[in-house]
Amino acid sequence: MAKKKPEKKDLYSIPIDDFFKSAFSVDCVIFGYHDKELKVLLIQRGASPFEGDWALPGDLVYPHEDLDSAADRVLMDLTQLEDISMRQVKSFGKVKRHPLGRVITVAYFALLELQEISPMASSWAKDIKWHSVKRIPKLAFDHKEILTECLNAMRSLIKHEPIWTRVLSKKFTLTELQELFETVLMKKYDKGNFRKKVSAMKFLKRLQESQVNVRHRPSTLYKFDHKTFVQYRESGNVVEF
Amino acid sequence: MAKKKPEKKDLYSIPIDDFFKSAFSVDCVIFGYHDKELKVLLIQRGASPFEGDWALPGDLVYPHEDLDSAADRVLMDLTQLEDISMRQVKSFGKVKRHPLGRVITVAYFALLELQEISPMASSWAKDIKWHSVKRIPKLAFDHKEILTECLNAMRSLIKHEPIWTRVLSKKFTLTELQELFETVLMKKYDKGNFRKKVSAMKFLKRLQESQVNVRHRPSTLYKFDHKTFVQYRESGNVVEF
DNA sequence: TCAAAAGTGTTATAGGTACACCCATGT
DNA sequence: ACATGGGTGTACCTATAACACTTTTGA
Repeated sequence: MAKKKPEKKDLYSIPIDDFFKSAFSVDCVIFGYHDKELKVLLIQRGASPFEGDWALPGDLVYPHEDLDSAADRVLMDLTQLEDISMRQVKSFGKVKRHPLGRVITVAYFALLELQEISPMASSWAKDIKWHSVKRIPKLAFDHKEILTECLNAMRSLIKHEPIWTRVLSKKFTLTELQELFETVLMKKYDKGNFRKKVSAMKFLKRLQESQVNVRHRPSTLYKFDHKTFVQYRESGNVVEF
Repeated sequence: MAKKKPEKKDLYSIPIDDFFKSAFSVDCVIFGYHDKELKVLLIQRGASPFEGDWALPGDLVYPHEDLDSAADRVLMDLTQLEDISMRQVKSFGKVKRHPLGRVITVAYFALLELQEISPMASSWAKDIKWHSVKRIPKLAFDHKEILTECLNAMRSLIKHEPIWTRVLSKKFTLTELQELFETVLMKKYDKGNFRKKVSAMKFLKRLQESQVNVRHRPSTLYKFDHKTFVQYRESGNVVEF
């Protein structure tokens, strides 16, 4: 409940005392997919508050750093991946969400191929681990809520935007693609219908190559063509998986 | 580009100097609909920076105020409407977006019936006016970008969420509903098909009343039933206009 | 009886769902 | 030859789009 508002002030006349305890941070929900499993990267806090608890990786935004850059930096520190942009989801700004002061946080997510994380990337954390989204431990702060919202946002977005291209190898089979969507969206697709729909997407290029050394009929490989994708949408097509 | 990051620090050990010039604000995109016109409420700034320019109404978030409450407060100050929640869209945090210091802003929108705004509600603004979304003047800060993003977000949301219920009278005709969607989404609906689709939405209750004193066949009135709407969706139905 | 907008019905097409069946490979 | 997953085809059903037509009111 806001109390009766004080006189309006311009930014430069606001008493600094009112804000000196406030800051903004980014929190990153880094999803990793591999072999029909969706995981999320969590750190175990090495310092107060919530020492020992699991939490989303995040950091304060530095004074001369863009908001989006801060999220990308956190991702970089953890994964060494330089060329990925995190997606902003929403901001969380309850007064009491951080016990040590006023911190508004902006939540971001990315979806990656699951891989080993170099442990030294986080000297400020006791531990860092992939956790299945089906078994999330108790989290520090309001990070459970943040994770839930980011998971929902990612699930909505993946149907329409190619945020999944990082997850599969450059060349992939349609079954791998189907399994990815089945895992992330927690639903089953009919094989024939999925293939029919996906074949109509011009930006999924069928290659001349096939799998080798599999003990069943080898599957044709496909790749995602970004240029065609852009054209496809500029022509007014909507993508929906 | 973030420079090489300094040693990680916990919140309480961060030098206050680094942050004393930073603050967070909310900016509100208040859409008003009336008679096939979509407008947005803008203020003319009465103080530096950008004095004289048009801008989105907004304010800094007070230290003991939730983020969402701040947006609702700004709306309240301008419109006297107490029972409306603004919808968060996204945050804007480029380093240079505010000339007087580091200010990260969180954008919100609401969609209302267009009405007269009491002018004294904004002593800090020279002027306050509804502007057609088709004729937006040059705006201060990055408010043009914020407005565009909020307009897109509102257009996406209105197809699936009943954010339009405030816009029409409690009792409305299907033609009024159709015109609202045609205006906001800038597209035409076929009358017959629109009515067929909308009649399948159980939460739109047909009343026994009709229009009176119209020089054509009087239209049946409908109302939106929130309780039925909730049930409708809990049963797994998706709403799409 | 006319204008204006409400309201209904008909048909064609596209897209989705369910399901059956054949194909190519390694063992 | 058979197990395993790849790959294709068909029949049905539902949602949408385009369009024509009838109805009810005030003037």
